[in-house]
Amino acid sequence: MATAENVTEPMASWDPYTRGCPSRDLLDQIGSKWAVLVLGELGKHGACRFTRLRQRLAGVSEKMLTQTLRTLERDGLVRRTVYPEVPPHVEYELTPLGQTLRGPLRALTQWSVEHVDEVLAARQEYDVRAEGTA
Amino acid sequence: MATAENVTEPMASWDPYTRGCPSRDLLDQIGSKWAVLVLGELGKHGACRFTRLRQRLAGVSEKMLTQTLRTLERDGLVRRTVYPEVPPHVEYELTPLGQTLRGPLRALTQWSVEHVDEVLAARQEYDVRAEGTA
DNA sequence: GTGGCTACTTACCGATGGAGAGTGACCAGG
DNA sequence: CCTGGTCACTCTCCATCGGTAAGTAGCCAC
Repeated sequence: MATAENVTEPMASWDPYTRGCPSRDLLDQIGSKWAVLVLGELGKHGACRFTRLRQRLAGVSEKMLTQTLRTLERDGLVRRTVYPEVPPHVEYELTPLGQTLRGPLRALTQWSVEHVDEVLAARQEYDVRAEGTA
Repeated sequence: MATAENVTEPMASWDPYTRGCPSRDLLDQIGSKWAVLVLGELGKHGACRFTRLRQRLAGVSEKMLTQTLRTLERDGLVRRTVYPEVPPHVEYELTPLGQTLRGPLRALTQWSVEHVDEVLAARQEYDVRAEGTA
């Protein structure tokens, strides 16, 4: 259940349905397109360098990958390790906290893969009906 | 460009790590801030009217709520029922397909609530270190 | 001394999201 | 008869966000 190591007693309960609640913010972050994919990739294959990650997430811009990784690092979900070499060498991997997100994220990713066909069908049907209405 | 309309052929397996894959798109949609909250709310409390939904999701703009609901309806996750009355009366509820998303989404929402404190702490630590570096 | 490697950073620009006012249909009150 | 209120939008304006592409830094091979 709850972690036994809370430094201080947290608020009775955070609620993402409340305006301005940090949990809503966090939910938004971890659910964002690139964050889901980065975390998924690091979860599946372990530590990874910047360029490799960029290749695996076909289509990310360098800017967004950097930005996503920074946010994830700041949130304590990803650890960034710099090896002072030339050319630069940086590795990213999940922290223990990041590991705890693997389950929920995998469930979401799997859902989207498994139900894509149904959704695509629903869209077609919707669009056909919309055309008829228009 | 390639036509995206003959998607009836179910690919061997969709992969969100592939550029332009519909599953990546879908993952993005269902993970978006307002979609998560709308689906969560409809999952918890059942059918709901527009205005009520707007109150529960403290902070949504009407525009975004409308847009989110339309997308969800088009994707076959939410059913929209209009009662031809005055003043207008519209109800939204999860479809069976939408119901299958409850689990994954609840897991994600719960994670964010349960780990907000750790993340907040990590952010503080990161910011302190960053200040020292700067 | 030019190019290449790696991991960024910066500048620019179109797309997206939020705030807030307007719309249409109808009815109750004055 | 005219105003105000209800509900579910819809439209407009502006700020922020995401994508594209070019630039940066340090060192090495050619």
